[in-house]
Amino acid sequence: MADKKMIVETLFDAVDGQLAKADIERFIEKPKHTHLGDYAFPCFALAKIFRQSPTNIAKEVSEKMVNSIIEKVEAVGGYVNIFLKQSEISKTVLSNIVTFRSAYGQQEQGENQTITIDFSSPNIAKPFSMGHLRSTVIGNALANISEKNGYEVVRINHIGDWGTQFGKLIVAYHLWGKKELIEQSPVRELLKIYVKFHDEAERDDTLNDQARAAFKRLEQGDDEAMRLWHWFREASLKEFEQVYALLGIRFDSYAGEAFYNDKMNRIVDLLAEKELLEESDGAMVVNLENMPPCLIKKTDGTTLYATRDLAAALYRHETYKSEKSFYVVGNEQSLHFKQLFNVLEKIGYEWARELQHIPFGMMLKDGKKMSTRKGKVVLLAEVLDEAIELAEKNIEDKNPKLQHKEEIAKIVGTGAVIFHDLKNHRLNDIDFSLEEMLNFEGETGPYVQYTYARICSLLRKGQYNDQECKFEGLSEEAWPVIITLKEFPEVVTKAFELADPSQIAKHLIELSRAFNKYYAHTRILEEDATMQAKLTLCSSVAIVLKEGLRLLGIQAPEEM
RNA sequence: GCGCCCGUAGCUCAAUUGGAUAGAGCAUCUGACUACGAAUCAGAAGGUUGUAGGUUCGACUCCCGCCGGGCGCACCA
Repeated sequence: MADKKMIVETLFDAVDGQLAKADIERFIEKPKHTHLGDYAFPCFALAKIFRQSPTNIAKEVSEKMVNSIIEKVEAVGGYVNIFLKQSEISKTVLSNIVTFRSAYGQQEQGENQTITIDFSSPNIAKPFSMGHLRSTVIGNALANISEKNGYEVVRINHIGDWGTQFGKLIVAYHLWGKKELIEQSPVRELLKIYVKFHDEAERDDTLNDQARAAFKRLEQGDDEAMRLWHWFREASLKEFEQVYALLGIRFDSYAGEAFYNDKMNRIVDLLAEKELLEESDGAMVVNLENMPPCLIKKTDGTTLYATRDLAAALYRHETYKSEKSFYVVGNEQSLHFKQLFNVLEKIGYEWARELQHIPFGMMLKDGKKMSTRKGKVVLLAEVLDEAIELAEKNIEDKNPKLQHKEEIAKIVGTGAVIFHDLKNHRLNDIDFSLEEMLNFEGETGPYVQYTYARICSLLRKGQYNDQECKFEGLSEEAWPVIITLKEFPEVVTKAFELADPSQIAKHLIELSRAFNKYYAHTRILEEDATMQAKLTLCSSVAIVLKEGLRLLGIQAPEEM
């Protein structure tokens, strides 16, 4: 990054200050091909100012470019192509990584600021499906990335433990529930009766009325309803915990929807006081401009999702004093969040502008949405099990002498699943394909992990000691690796600004690819003058790969 | 019907936010373990960026019209 600043300065002088430094920085780009240099400056925008052809300008500018970190400058068709002094840059990049280690790329931008991230948020009594995986891993990655950018992060699991669905569940339990079966396998059994409820309700609409009535009893604190609610909740949470443990995810708060049950009156009163609350067909709503009204209370007086989210937003703002809030929730709820934020702004809360919905695409099955109600879901736990099993098989195949096989298989299997979810932009829909998810070759988590493991092996065999790092004498072939290492801090910033973990994932692929290429062409363990420098390079790559994977919520095994 | 999102190689996706010859992986074909881990590397093949126009030095990217797909549109979350 410091080198870019220097380039900006030299360019600024070279164009006689005719262009603001900020603009120069904006124009500078990374050439598409390595033979075109490390930085490029397009001169087209200058053509009007200097009343000359871009080609001429490029030529003149390039002749004036002198800087201690610049090796050479070439003018090619309107571009000023800048080649950095590889030895200088290598030295600064590698020594940076070696001194800061996992803190390499740490940003200060968010210091002394708190950000709450609402993610995962599964529904009680529904299975933890592949759909929930997306919110869980994206949210977790964003939490890590936010911390890397200096923010204090509060991880909130806004459990779906309230609402009419519980009414349905209570009714379904009374009709078909078997205590012993639920105790044995709560989520599966509750799902079964939940699906059955929807089947039956299609024929018999009175079931829905009963469900609403049951939820009303629950909301009023009816003993029996509360007991069932408590039971279902605890049993489900216990199962979810297993998945979180496997994924290595923790939360600071499990305050779900029910938690806000006694905090909603305040917001409803406030809305009434501000005269925002209006009656419509027996329900209470807040009317909004350019979008449908936000429903606050149903005709029977019970609350909705939005009511609880309003209460939650207020509570979080007061409890955590957060500067920003992310809601990692599916694309299909965009309207809900637009309404939510709008209502808060109408109340007059300026902080509502710092609330941000982070939407993501759906997990599809055969091009269609998966539906819990129809029982068409793929269970996350099952997919993870299969991934781990496959990893185990691979280990047995390729590295049978490995110690702690089960442990490593878990790391590799879950790594594959998590990476597969994060490597593409979050807004893309994912058509569920077990085959693709369990692929361990190419642009995958295991590919990155493998690269890491192989480096660890080199460092062991070379008896690398990080007290003796050297930075000189690396060949030209190491350059693409160095450049990629150099970019990591910028990628960390970008990933946060775009709230896009795939930036990290893509960068790790790029780094792995660059290193594997280097590895295939350069003999590293050769007792010569450059071996320590080569091992320092290896170690630096390992540090960045491990840290990058950590940001994504994936572990890096030293052997696999 | 209205609103939001998407359309790039057979498949899954990139493309420095308007820049150079549109790049990767999977699948297919070919080559490389008597060198540090072949979950790897090297190579071949694969494209009128859905389509008609517009904006400008320059468009996969921005604007408009179609075509195709997805999601949402009050008592679910």
